[in-house]
Amino acid sequence: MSDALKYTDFEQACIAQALRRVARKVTRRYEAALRPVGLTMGQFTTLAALARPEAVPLTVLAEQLGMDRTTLTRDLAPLERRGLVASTPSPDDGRVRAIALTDAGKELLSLAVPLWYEAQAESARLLDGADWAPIREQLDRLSA
Amino acid sequence: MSDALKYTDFEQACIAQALRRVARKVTRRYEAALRPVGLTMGQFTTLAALARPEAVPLTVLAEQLGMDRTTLTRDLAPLERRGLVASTPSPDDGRVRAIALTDAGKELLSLAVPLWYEAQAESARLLDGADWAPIREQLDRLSA
DNA sequence: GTTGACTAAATGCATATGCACATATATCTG
DNA sequence: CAGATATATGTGCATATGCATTTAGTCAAC
Repeated sequence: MSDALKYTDFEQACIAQALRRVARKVTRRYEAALRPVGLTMGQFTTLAALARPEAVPLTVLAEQLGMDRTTLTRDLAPLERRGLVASTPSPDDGRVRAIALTDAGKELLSLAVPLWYEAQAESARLLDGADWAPIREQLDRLSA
Repeated sequence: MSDALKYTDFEQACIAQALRRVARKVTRRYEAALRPVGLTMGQFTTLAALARPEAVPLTVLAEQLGMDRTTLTRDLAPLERRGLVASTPSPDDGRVRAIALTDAGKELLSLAVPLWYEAQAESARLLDGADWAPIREQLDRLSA
């Protein structure tokens, strides 16, 4: 195995692996905090993205969340089933499905935000003085 | 919606959302590169982690990959089906399932590494001079 | 040796992820 | 307006993720 990439080298080097790993671990922390409201991190993020006056077309929402359109289609299903979001065809364009929070969705989101904040504060604490903003700026370059 | 967290604020602030988003996007780039060998990023990472002389117990491997034990159990299934990894009960302890690369697995990994490296180099390029090591160090604190 | 605590792994369930493909609506061109 | 083209969404498929629970093997205490 002399010419093979050693795992310790790969593990240290691979940007994707590091990001996936930390994303999994951090997700678990946030979801533990969100447990009382029974929301996954993806669901919470989706509700938060819908906290605006106007309904949002599916494709626009997916783009803003940085996820595949078809993934969002399915992620919305449990939220609709719980009555937290609702979608209506756009009057302008019959193809477009516009998504919005229901009153129950707004209500639950307001309960969820303080729980989210606990996990967020804990994460900031773990950064031990390092500012998140510049780290995030670097990471965002990888999203090109 | 005056007392609600505005999405622009949340989106900028939320560490989990930023990590999940960039992990998704970066994963897509690496998986596009790995397409010729038909490996997902998780599968490639698993093979790379097994590039060592001894077979590795499932729990140890899961710990090193930073994922849930039960997730790894299922992630191994397609790799075993393709004959890239094989598992044998440990002679010392009948409960332990020790995982190792097959010859086909070593072969495919050696084909995959150069493809991985393309995506890795592209990611490094996107960082535009910024060093990955210190960013990674900050991120690793979040994995506590 | 049998019981009981402990540990390794698998399974049931629900959700998440995205590519390839299919469908429906809109728009443009002649 | 008919036909071609483009766009918004949904579906089929395969894989990924982890919690709660179950199953099975180990080991210590007696």
